[in-house]
Amino acid sequence: MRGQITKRQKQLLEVIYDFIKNSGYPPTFEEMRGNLEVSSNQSIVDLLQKLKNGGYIKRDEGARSIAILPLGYKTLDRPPLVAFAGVASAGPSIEMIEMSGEWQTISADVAKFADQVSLFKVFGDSMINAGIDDGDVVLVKDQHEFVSGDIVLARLNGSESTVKRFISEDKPPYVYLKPENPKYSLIPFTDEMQLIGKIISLLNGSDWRPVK
Amino acid sequence: MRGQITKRQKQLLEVIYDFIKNSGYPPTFEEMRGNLEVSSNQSIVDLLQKLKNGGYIKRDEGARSIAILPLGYKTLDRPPLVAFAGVASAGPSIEMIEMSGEWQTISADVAKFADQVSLFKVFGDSMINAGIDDGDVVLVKDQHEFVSGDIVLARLNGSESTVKRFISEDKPPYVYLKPENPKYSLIPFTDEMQLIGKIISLLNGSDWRPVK
DNA sequence: ATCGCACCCGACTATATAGTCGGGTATAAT
DNA sequence: ATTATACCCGACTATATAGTCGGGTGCGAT
Repeated sequence: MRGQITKRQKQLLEVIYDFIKNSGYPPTFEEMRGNLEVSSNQSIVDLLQKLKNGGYIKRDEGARSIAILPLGYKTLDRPPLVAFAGVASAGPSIEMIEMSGEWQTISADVAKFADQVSLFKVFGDSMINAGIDDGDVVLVKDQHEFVSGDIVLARLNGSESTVKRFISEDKPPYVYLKPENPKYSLIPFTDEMQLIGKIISLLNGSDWRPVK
Repeated sequence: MRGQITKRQKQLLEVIYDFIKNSGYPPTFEEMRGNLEVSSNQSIVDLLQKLKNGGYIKRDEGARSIAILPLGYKTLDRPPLVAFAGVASAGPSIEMIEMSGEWQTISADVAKFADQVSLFKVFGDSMINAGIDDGDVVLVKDQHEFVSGDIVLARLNGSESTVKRFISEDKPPYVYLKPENPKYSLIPFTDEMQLIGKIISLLNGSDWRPVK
């Protein structure tokens, strides 16, 4: 049998996982102690050692250098992907290679996504000319940077959000959100507004398709 | 103008981003100093302060408590998604709400994916009965846990990988990979093999569809 | 000219943080 | 009965790490 893990070890693994998810960085011993309701560092040391031996986490020297490995059943270093795109085999088995030029052509704008993605359901008809209909579900990738023309999920204020095309240009109104339906008007970008992510794919009924 | 960021600040942001991506946890001052080729902590303190003010990162008390915020143009806390699924509006603008029962029905197996996803191209016909054809592109979600029946991207050894159905059952051979084509035979799971992720979606030509 | 700003230096300090030490308990297997 | 294993305690130590202090440089704006 593989993947032996006790209840307590699993609890700690979940605590670490949740902590990283919420805060963006790993917990300290103290925080782990608090969550597991133990008072001794030794408990954490023991459990971490087991998790490491089991291949669930990796640890380096220094404070908070815990990372959860991307597997549970059996662990490994990340496979040698190129920009998170690679080649896998559904035949008897073929070696992994770098992505080809052809591949990049197929879906250059989806090939590079990584990190966080989320699904959202869209209501309304303001993006109908971009192929996004009322009730469609979109795949949103959290991003750091946007370019003019991206279709984005934007937050208008604390409680409202919307899907629109993001435009940034040299003439007024410079930066704004543009509906893809002549019925609606532009929304100038204000300090209250925030871009959440880029829409990279679309689920209509049960069909997925890329979004331009 | 918004999103003011100097060259040096951007360099540091990239250093932090890369470090987290590679190691899974944030860098120390020392590591940042090394990457920026400066010798003084003050430089890092200054730059971090600017990045924080600009909304590019968040910082908490304690060692290595840096996290990159999921935006570049203007920053915000993560929107209040429920299990990374929510509701956005493409109409004039509607408030966000929790996901509905109907939504869960639509795509329960895709709704919960988060974290790392990658695209792979599949060669061969061993999964043809599961609807995965030669040349298809699959969306792979890195996972911690797998259940019997999942279609997975598995690594067979250091250089070979494959897409198969993962089976774990009470009778021999207990744990194995199962091709979805009678032409091919089962692959018993060995210590050398590792599960990388679960196939959650499929791009055939330009159509996306979920994978069962 | 001199002010502010972005950025940097080198030595120092405070403390957060991981880890050690020497134990203990409970349970299950041999 | 004895051993092994998982888990735990409380006090202690070593040091990694962030941050301070008191400066300095170069550059563009007023």
